[in-house]
Amino acid sequence: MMRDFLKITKALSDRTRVRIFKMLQHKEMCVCEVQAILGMAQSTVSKHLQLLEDAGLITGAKEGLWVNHKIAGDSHNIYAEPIVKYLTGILDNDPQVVADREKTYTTNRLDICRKKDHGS
Amino acid sequence: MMRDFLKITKALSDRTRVRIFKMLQHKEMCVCEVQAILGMAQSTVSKHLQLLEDAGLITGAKEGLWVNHKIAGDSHNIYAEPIVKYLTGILDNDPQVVADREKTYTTNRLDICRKKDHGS
DNA sequence: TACCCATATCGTTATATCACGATATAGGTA
DNA sequence: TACCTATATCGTGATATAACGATATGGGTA
Repeated sequence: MMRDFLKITKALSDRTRVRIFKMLQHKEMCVCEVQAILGMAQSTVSKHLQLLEDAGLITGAKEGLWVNHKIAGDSHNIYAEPIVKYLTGILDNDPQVVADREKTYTTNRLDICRKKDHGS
Repeated sequence: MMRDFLKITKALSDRTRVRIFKMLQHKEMCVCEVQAILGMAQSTVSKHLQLLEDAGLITGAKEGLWVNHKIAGDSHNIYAEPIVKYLTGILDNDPQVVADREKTYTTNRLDICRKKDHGS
């Protein structure tokens, strides 16, 4: 009951996770794509994605080595659906969200993940 | 934008504040009434109420020495209304929420606040 | 005026959360 | 088989949050 509801509000009480959610609205993405857009460590991004998934807001599906994350259509959390729907209609003009969205359009996992030298 | 949205999700990401919100759904209450039901320190309750108010989820109106807190009807936060509406229809069967609600019906501020010896 | 009481604020401590690098895992590929 | 790569988990340090008691504020009342 309360526990499930709190999972959702906690998941959405962090700026980074809201950014991720809004990104996934426009495109399914693997961890390394999200990582590239956020500019954060892989472990950080992975953890955020798991938290969102645990809250029932997104789902991850394996595709080879990748895990494609997307907005949950049919959530295990009964409180998720209305909130997901609400979130899908707001924040689209937030500067950060806009900037992230632009990047999702030009980000290709093949250009980002399949390179040996991510850094440097 | 994002800031206002996060204020709401952060406000609702704490169990105690959700309990307070659900209580105020059934009755306007002053700080000491909420305090009596939660069994927490007055400063703690006051802070929670301020956080909820700052997020635009509730409002406080002075009435003599008391401040009556209630669910915000017309919020300064554009993201509040749909969430307030959603919250009004859920969690009514949560054990904790039920227990709190029962107490709100039998709690009278005159019995609680106007006594010199709250404690002991 | 002086006092009282409900509430707000301050300062502190314990706990939770976020970010990182390092390492483990597990599936694809040569 | 051995290796590579995307993701998950672990351990740690820095910051944020929740709770408390003590104190300040400010409106009512005698």
